[in-house]
Amino acid sequence: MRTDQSVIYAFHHSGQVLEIGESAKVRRTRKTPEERRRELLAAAASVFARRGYRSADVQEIADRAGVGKGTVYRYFDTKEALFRASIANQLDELETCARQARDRHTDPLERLRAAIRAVFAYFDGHPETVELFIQERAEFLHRGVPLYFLRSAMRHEEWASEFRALIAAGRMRDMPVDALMDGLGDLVYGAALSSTASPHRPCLVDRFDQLFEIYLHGALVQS
Amino acid sequence: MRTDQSVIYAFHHSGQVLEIGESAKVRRTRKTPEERRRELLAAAASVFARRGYRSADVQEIADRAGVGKGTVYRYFDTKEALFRASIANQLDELETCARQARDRHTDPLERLRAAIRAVFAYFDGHPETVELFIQERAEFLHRGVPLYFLRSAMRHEEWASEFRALIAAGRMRDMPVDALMDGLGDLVYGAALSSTASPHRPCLVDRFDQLFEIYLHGALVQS
Amino acid sequence: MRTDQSVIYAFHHSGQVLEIGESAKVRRTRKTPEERRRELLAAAASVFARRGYRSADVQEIADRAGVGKGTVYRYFDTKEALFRASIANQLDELETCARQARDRHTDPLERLRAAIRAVFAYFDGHPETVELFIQERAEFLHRGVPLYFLRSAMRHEEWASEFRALIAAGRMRDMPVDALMDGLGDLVYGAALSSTASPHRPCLVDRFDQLFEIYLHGALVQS
Amino acid sequence: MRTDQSVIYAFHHSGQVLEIGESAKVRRTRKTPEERRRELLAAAASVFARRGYRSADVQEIADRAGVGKGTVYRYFDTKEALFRASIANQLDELETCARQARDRHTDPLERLRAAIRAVFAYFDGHPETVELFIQERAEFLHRGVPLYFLRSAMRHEEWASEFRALIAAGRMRDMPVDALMDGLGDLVYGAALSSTASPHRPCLVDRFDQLFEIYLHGALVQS
DNA sequence: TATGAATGAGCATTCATTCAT
DNA sequence: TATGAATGAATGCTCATTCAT
Repeated sequence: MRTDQSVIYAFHHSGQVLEIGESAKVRRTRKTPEERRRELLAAAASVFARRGYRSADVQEIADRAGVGKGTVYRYFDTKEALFRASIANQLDELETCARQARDRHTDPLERLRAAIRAVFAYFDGHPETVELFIQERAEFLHRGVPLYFLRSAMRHEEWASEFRALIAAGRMRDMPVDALMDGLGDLVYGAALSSTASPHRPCLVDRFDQLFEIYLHGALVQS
Repeated sequence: MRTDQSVIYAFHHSGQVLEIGESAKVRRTRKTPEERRRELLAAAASVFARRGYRSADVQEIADRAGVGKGTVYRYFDTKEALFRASIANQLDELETCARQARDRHTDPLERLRAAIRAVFAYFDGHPETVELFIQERAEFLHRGVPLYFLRSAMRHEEWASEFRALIAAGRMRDMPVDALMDGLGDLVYGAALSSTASPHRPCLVDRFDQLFEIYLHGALVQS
Repeated sequence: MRTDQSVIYAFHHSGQVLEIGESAKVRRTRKTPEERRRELLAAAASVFARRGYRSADVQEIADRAGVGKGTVYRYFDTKEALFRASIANQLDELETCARQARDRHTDPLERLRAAIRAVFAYFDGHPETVELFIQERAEFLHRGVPLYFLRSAMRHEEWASEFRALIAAGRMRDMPVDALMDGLGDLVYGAALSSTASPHRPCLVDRFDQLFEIYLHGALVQS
Repeated sequence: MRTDQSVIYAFHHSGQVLEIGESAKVRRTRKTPEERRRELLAAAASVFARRGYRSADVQEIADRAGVGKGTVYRYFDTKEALFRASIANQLDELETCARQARDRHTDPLERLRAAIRAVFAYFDGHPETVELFIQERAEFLHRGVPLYFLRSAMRHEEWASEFRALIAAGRMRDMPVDALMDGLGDLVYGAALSSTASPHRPCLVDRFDQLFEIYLHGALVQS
């Protein structure tokens, strides 16, 4: 019987000004599909991150996006599709962010450092993104490779060439590129997932220098 | 009225031989609480890992353990309690395993290497354990620090002394112990969680040498 | 999969005519909230009265109201809320009925007589109302004063003035008003509850004259 | 997993003294079946009254009686049979109590007054008896006439003769005996059931004189 | 197109009853 | 005989999805 909540959300949604005396109902809004889609994805990311995929209520997402429940299903076939689109959206942003940071540099090692640092900063600024990755990993393993890993694979060549350049320049050790990349990938993934798990851990960027330092030079004293 | 499945499980439970034409109802069995508990935890771990915490049906756990659903609730107050007990059980095993491997060595670095290697081997042999950790991370964050991280914190001192010994011996770099430990922890956690995510990745022990090598000596050519 | 019953209820819902061979699935109907609410309360009263509060299955109420189970929960938060709303609804009707009968008279004694008679008649015509009162008394005592008695207390002043008028007129004995009212209340309550308990007892209105006569003039010969 | 409670109840049950060092387990007791039966009925009455028939847990009854659950079923076939036996037991006591009070008098009116007064006093002293009657009325109507009413009918002749004597003596009005008896019966039943419903009502014996006075002489001023 | 009322499969938990010990 | 571990039918409630308006 949730009929009364529309009032509460009326101002949440879209900052519409209601005329005096007008019933407290959101004016039928006409927005471009793209705009709607973006709002839905944002609402979904927030709710999925906060509640977890299973507990997230599509109704809450609809409320938060300021649309009816039916509209959600007009844009996304299922809750799962909405979730995946959310993830994909976050991954787009994350990749863009990393690439922009990288491309501000020319030195291969600085390119790598800048990219990883940007990823850490992104995670710090968007903790819900991390939650989304965990949720995907937890819920959708049996339905195929999670997008996080799929995208990782798609980026492989793009980054592998960076590593190869470093090896060719004699700066990085001559190990299999995959080993070097996966090692860094695991470190980043592990750091991200554990960052939000313990409440007292410092933010990721603050740990970045030490982590990257270990990755580059190791934990042991150089012999 | 789930009577049809009893045939399937008739041999699961207790090796009782049913005569032909006899009603396929499995005889009620009595076991020691410890045995029952162990069987329930094993069944729970398997089902939780396969379906995920939310999708796991207590009935399926009961079936798999060869007991009625009520018996599950006789041993564990709620589904959540059963899940947590499963996790705790796996963590016990994992820690025992790591300690045993460690204590076969005296050299601090070998102790560390052996422990991490044992953890990797354990994860390879018990992929459902990894799933359980992810499920816990995904579902129970809002209800307090997951047991995986809680236990990590409890083990902290035990392992910190190992790291301190390595630093004191001039073998490990003089960085904050937490940085060294967390770096390794993140690497292990990340490797474990991603190991079951991509189907084509080699098993963890096969990657161990390279990963640990990177952790110890870094990715860069020593300058 | 309760599909078999839909045939039975197909005509209940909305008079839709199903073609021969057509799937017996009843079309989804939309009604005004008031109408739905009324239908649900009627169905609930009937089922609660027949089965008792605890044994009543919300599914059966939904079936009888020609809606899905979820719709029941759309209108009432819990089974208990539905039950209480049922009771309140019946009490509303009962009170209206008694007041209307009372207000057709001016003489205070006739007003009282007419009201009680109307209550008896209502109970005869709505035996499920009596059951509801008993169920409430039996199940909800520990959760506060049952609505039946709460409403009784709320009506107190309204009726106390009638009794005071009778005493002031020298017609009713100068006893504490509460004693007179509670005596009548107990008689009515006892008569109602026992009326449906023994199958061979005459209906309440048929007993009314004698009961009210005893209440007014007593069982003894006047001295 | 209620294994630990036996300690708590060990002293409840039977005041057994546990030897020092002896495991805190109730010594296997050997009691006469009659004794057991009585204890079970007492425990049942208490629990049924407190929780209501449906919510009452047979386990709690067993605990309170200091026996295993299985033993309850050794004495009574079903929960319902136990409940009925409880009721019957209470009715026996109540009837005995009323008869004893009655038989201390010879004057028919005093006999009646004493009996009803004794019933009121019994209800005041045994509020759980009243609850039991309500529970029976609420739960078992559809399975036949409740014992309360059945016993009432069985006592009919015994009391009808008292009323007839009063009429023959010209003291009671020449109305159908059933009307006089049922009127009193309804008054008593109604008073009993409502007595425990409103927390602020005085006890029944305190109301007895006024109620019986109304029954005998009516609410109106004698004309 | 947008809505939100309606739907019903799904699932955790309880507890009367049984039965192996 | 006495026990309490084991059982599984029963049921309130949720929420993704549909569809009448």
